[in-house]
Amino acid sequence: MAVTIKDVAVRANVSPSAVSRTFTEGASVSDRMRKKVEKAARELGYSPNLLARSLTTRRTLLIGLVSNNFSNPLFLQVFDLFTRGLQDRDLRPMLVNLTSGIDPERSLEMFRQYSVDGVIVTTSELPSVFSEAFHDAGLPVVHAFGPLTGTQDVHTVSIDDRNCGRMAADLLIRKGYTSIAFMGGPKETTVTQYRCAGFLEAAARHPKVRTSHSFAGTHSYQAGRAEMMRLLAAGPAQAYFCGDDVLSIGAMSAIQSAGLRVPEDIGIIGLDDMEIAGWDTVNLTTIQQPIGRIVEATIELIAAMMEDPNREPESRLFPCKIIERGTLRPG
Amino acid sequence: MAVTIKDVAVRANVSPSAVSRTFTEGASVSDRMRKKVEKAARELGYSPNLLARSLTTRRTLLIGLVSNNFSNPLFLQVFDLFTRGLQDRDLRPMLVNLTSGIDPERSLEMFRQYSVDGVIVTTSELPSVFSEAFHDAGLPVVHAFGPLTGTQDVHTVSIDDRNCGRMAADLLIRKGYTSIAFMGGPKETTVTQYRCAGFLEAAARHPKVRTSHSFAGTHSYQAGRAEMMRLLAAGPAQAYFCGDDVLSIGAMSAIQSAGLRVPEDIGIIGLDDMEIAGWDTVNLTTIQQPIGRIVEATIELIAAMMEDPNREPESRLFPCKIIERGTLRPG
DNA sequence: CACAGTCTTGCAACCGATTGCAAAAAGCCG
DNA sequence: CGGCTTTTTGCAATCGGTTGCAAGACTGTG
Repeated sequence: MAVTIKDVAVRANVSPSAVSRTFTEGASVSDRMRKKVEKAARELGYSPNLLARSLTTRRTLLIGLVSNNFSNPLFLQVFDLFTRGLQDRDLRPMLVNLTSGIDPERSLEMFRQYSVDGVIVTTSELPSVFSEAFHDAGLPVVHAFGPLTGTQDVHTVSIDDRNCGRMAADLLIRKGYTSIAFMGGPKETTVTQYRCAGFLEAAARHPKVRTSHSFAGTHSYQAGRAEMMRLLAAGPAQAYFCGDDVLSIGAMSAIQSAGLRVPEDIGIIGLDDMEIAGWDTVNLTTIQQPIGRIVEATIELIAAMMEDPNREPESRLFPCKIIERGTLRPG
Repeated sequence: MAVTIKDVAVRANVSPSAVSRTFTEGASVSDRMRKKVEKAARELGYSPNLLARSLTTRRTLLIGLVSNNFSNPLFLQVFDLFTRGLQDRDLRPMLVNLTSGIDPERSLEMFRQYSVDGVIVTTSELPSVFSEAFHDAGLPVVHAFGPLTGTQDVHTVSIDDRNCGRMAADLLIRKGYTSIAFMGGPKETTVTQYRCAGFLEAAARHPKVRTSHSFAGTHSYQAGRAEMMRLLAAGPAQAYFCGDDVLSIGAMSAIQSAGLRVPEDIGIIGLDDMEIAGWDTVNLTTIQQPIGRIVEATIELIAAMMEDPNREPESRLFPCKIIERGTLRPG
C-alpha cells in the first residue's frame, strides 16, 4: 500500500541504502545520486516511515504530554503553545490524560510501548511520583507548572510559588488592606502550600495586618464559590488572594450573590492571568504566569535532554508580574 | 537498554516466537509455556514494542487528532473527552495543531510518516479540504463538529446547524421579541452560514418579525464585543442569536458597557453551552451541543473504520437542547 | 600513466517484533 | 501400544528502514 524505500530504489535503479542515505542528514551521497533518488521519490510520493527508522536510530521524536488539568481554561492556552512549539521542532506530542486516575505504572508502560523520546508532565496538581517514575525508568522528563519537588532529580520549569504569595500579600498591604486572607486550592498540593506559606510569611512582617487562610477542594469555579460562601457567613476578610483565576471568579460570584461588591466591599487577586481574566466583565487583578516562557523553556530542556540524557537536572523559575485590573481598591 | 523479546526468550529458555505468541491475542500457546514466559517477562519488566509490532501488523493504534480551536474553552472539554475516550480503547492521540496555518500536504505527510491508523478532525472552522485530503490518501477520517460537506465522502459527526438556527429564532419569537438578529462568527465558514440560514428561514414564517444578520471576524470575545458595539451604535435589535457562547459573552460585555442591560434591554442566546455559560455571573441562555455523544460517536466510527476501511461514509447529527438561563426575557 | 588518497556505493547484518510452515509433542481411541 | 488427529513449538522470512564494512569509482599528483 504505502510506498517504501525499495520501491524508490527500484525506480531509481539504485540500492535501498542509497535511498536511505539521501534521506538521512549528513550521509555520504553524490549529487548525481541524490538528484536521481529525489526524482524517483517525488514521482512515487515517498516519505520515510519514521517508526521503522526508529528501530535502528532509537529515536521516535514522540514526546509524551501528560496532564490532568482539563478543566482550567489556562491549559487550553498551554496545550496550544506546547503543540505548536513541539511541532516547530519536528517533535510529536502524544497526549495522555491522567484525569481518570491512571497509575504511574500504567502510563509508564504506555510510554515504553511507544518508545517516546521524552515526557513532559504539565500540571500543578499531579503528585511528583509521576515525574519521578518516568525519570527512574530512564526517560527524559521535564515537569512544567509543577512545584519544586523535595528530591530534585527531575527538571522543573515553573514559577516561584512562594514568591507569588509574597507579592500578593505585599500588594494587598500596600493597598491599605489590614485584614487579608489566602483562599487556596486543594490543601494537599504542594503549589498551594507554597503560595500560602509565602503569603503568610510576607504578611507576618506587618504586625498590624490580620491574616487567615482556607482551602477549596479543587481549582474550580464551584469550589471557589462554595468556599467564599462559607467565608462570607463566617465573617470575611477585606481582601483575598485566591489560588488561581478560576477560584477567584467563583469567589467573586459568591460575593455578588451575597449582595456585596468587588472591589468596594471585598478585594480579590488571582493567579494565572488566563484569557478570561481580561474580559471586561471579569476584569480580574491577578498575578500573571509567563506561560509562553515556561513552555518554551520546557521544550528547550526536553530537546537538550534528548541530546544528552545525563544532563544535570535543573529547575528554572520564571518571575511573575502583577496585572492590575479592577478587583482591588485603588491605591 | 530496553528489554526485548529476545531477552525474555533467553531467560525463559524458549524461542522468541513463543514469547511473541504469549503476547498476541488468540495465538496458540500451551498453558505451561504461557506461565513460563509470563514469569520471565515479569521478572525483566518486559512489554512489547508496539512500533516494531506495527511493522508487521500494520497497526499503530495511533490516531491523529487535528484541530485549530485552541481558543474556544469548549474545546478543552472536547479534548478531555477525546483523550479519555481514545485511551479507553487503547488508542493513542497524536495531537496536531493547525493554528499556524500548516497546509494539508504537510500534515498528511506527518500522518504517513507515523502511519496513524486514523484521523479525527475536530473543529468547526477548518475547511473541508483537510478531511478530504486525508480521506483521499486512504486514511480513515471522521470530522467532528464540522459542517456537512458538499461531497459527502467523509464521515461527519455533528449537530444540525440549520436546525439550531431555527430553534433559536422560534424561541425568540415565542418569547415575544419582534425584532431579532443573528450575529455569527466568520462569514465564510459553513457552520455560520447554516446557522444563519436556519435562523432566517424560521423567522421568515412570521411576517411581523423583523430580522437582520451580521458577522464577527472570529469566534472570540473581542470580536463579539466589537461587533455588538457597532450594532449598538447603528440601532440594535431586541434580541440576538450569537454564533457561539464566546461571542455571546463578548456581546453582553458591549451591551453592559453601553449602559444597557441583559435581558431587560437586549436578549441574548448563544450556542455550545460551554462550562462558563453556566457560571452564575454569566448565566447564559444557550443551545447545548451534546459534546459527549458527539465525541463518543466519533471514536466509535473511527474504530469501526479501522476494522472495515471501506465502510460507507455516514453523517450523524445529534439533536441540541435549549438551556434556558437568564439572558432572555421570561416567557 | 601509475599510484595513493578520498568519495561513493552496495552488500549484508541488524533494529524488535510477527507469522506461514513444517516438525515435534501431546492427546485420543481402539 | 500403535496409529491417527490436533496442538504446540521453532525456524526462517518478513515488515521498512539504517549502517559498518569493503570494494569500486573518482580525484589529484608526480
